[in-house]
Amino acid sequence: MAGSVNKVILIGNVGADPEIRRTQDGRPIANLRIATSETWRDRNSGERREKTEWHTVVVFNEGLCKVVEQYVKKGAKLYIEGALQTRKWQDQQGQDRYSTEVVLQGFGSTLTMLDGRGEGGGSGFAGGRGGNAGGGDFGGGDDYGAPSQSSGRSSGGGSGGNFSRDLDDDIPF
Amino acid sequence: MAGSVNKVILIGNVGADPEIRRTQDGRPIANLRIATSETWRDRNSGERREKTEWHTVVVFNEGLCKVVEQYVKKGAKLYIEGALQTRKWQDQQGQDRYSTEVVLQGFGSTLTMLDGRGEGGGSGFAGGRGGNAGGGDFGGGDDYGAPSQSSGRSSGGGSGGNFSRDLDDDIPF
Amino acid sequence: MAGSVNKVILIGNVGADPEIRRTQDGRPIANLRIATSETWRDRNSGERREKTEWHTVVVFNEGLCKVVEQYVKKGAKLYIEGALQTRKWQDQQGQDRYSTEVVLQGFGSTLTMLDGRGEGGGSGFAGGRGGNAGGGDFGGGDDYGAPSQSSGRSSGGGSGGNFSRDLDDDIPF
Amino acid sequence: MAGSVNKVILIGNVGADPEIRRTQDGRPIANLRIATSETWRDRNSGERREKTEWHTVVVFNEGLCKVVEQYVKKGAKLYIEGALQTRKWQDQQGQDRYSTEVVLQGFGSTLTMLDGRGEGGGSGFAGGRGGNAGGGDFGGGDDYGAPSQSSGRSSGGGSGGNFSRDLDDDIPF
DNA sequence: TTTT
DNA sequence: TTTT
Repeated sequence: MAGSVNKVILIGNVGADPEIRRTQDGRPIANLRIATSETWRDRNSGERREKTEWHTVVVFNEGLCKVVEQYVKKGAKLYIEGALQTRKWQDQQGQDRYSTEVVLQGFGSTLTMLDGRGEGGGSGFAGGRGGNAGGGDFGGGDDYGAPSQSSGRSSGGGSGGNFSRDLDDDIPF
Repeated sequence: MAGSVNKVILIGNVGADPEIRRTQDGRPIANLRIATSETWRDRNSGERREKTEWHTVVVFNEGLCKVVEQYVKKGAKLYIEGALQTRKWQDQQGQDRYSTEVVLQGFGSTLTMLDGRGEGGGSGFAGGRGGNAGGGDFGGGDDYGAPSQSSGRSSGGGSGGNFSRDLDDDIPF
Repeated sequence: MAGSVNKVILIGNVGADPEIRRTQDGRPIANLRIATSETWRDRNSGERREKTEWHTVVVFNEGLCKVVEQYVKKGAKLYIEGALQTRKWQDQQGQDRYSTEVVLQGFGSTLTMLDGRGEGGGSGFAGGRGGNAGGGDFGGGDDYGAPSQSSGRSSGGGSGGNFSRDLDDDIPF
Repeated sequence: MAGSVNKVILIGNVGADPEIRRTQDGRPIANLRIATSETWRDRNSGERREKTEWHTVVVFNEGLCKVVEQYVKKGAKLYIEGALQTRKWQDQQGQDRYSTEVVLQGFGSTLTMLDGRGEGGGSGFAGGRGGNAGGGDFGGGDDYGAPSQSSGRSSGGGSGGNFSRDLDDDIPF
């Protein structure tokens, strides 16, 4: 379809340390659970109420996965920009099931750390590193030829190569 | 949680005429299916490929539901701004199931029609109405005290009252 | 024009304590300077470089102005959602000048505090208040009939009334 | 600064055929004027009013410039995702002047055509092409080592190379 | 399961 | 200067 946009923007806290899996050919995939919440005042009781929403975020990009693996911990506050994707799978009874996830893969995907706590003890380092994830404005790309799973969400441009290189040679930034 | 953001931005086409249901107390709820798609060139074959993603959009706001009911038809191109929400339900076997939807309810939710073709043959009418939905920058609000279902996604501000009034007295704008 | 969108999303730090002015009829207007920055690696030298961009943010909404006045201090990290607006004015030579600002006024405008450090030394207070600004998902509205200056950026819906009330009676939340 | 975001999202119409300039070393730069507008109902008179905002959009990316040059005409409806940038310059009196523009350059910049009218006669071609600009989710990159002017808004990742290649060999898509 |  |  011409001219479509599929964008999710989240700012929230990571509910648990990320899980990193690997595909058969060795590419990493990171899974995050991120909580957003909103508060409002009940019109009847006048009480303040809160509702938390949990989001599953899947990072297919290799460079970003490294960032997640090394710096994102339970409790971290993140800015996430990705796309909505619904995946179909079969449960044990063979029934179709669907899961909707926020996917960071193609062009325009971003992950930025918003708190400067990091793993190093408030050195400002974690903040600096967030600066790299965000300031580097990382763009995920699919550099492989035969995408599996949801990797169809590719994009013509964007490589992330530089970012990966950065990660290799100058972490921690 | 302090300082969280939960925002979905979609531009896509409506896959079927919207369904409008009503709650027991008479408030309307509109359901839309919106398709976004992306194209890319396969790195191996060099072929252009396309993948379509379908999104379920639920409109809880009364004013916006009227807009949807009257003007949104199959094929319409929409700009949608809402929030991600995952709803839990039980299937016939009593198993927990989850559905993730883009909800237009609280503050910041928007629906704008992007094509001026409408259903009436380029009358400018559909476009004009899009102008109102967009230009009016409609904000959904929950004006009831005992929200049911997912209406917990309320917000302190936003009324939409003006918009509703507009709809009542001067459609088609 | 039908179906237009004018949206600015910023996450950055406040460069100085906000200025609060008042219109002749007493409504507050807050001015903020917000810095965003990005870093990248120079392709030639391999050096890491950084560029900071400064944004002028103008808050016309009364409730949000109170939030700014009371809680936003130099150094605060904010999430801002507003609209671009270019204002024309005359300099001392009578020449036309233009200033482009990020305006928080109408529907969809948001200001959320992203750091929980606040002005009091990790009291959690600033964070809590951010939770209200964000969680309450405040929507600015123009409740006056004869808008001056850039107040043309009104909107049919959105009142902010509740938010103001909240501010009045239960600060600090 | 760590963890900042600078994002502008516009949907509007192009006010005039784009201007394409070239830098000394031959890279193209496209300038667009885009109008957004909003309508609202005056609270006193009850009249419907409209205000149009004009935005200057500067495209530094070579691939996107080609898209603009070939397909974007006066009146086209575009989706734009870029960053705010304020440029300093001297007027004829030597006074400092500032211009704020929406820049499409680095990672995350996008331009998508939202109408299928194009220059080819409503063949669906323009729509198809929008699909490529959008679906290809073009990401601008700075492939040169010594950025001049505002090219400091670079980014580590993103090349746009594929997109350019696509443009070269298979326009009109 | 986060955060405030 | 666009668009409705």
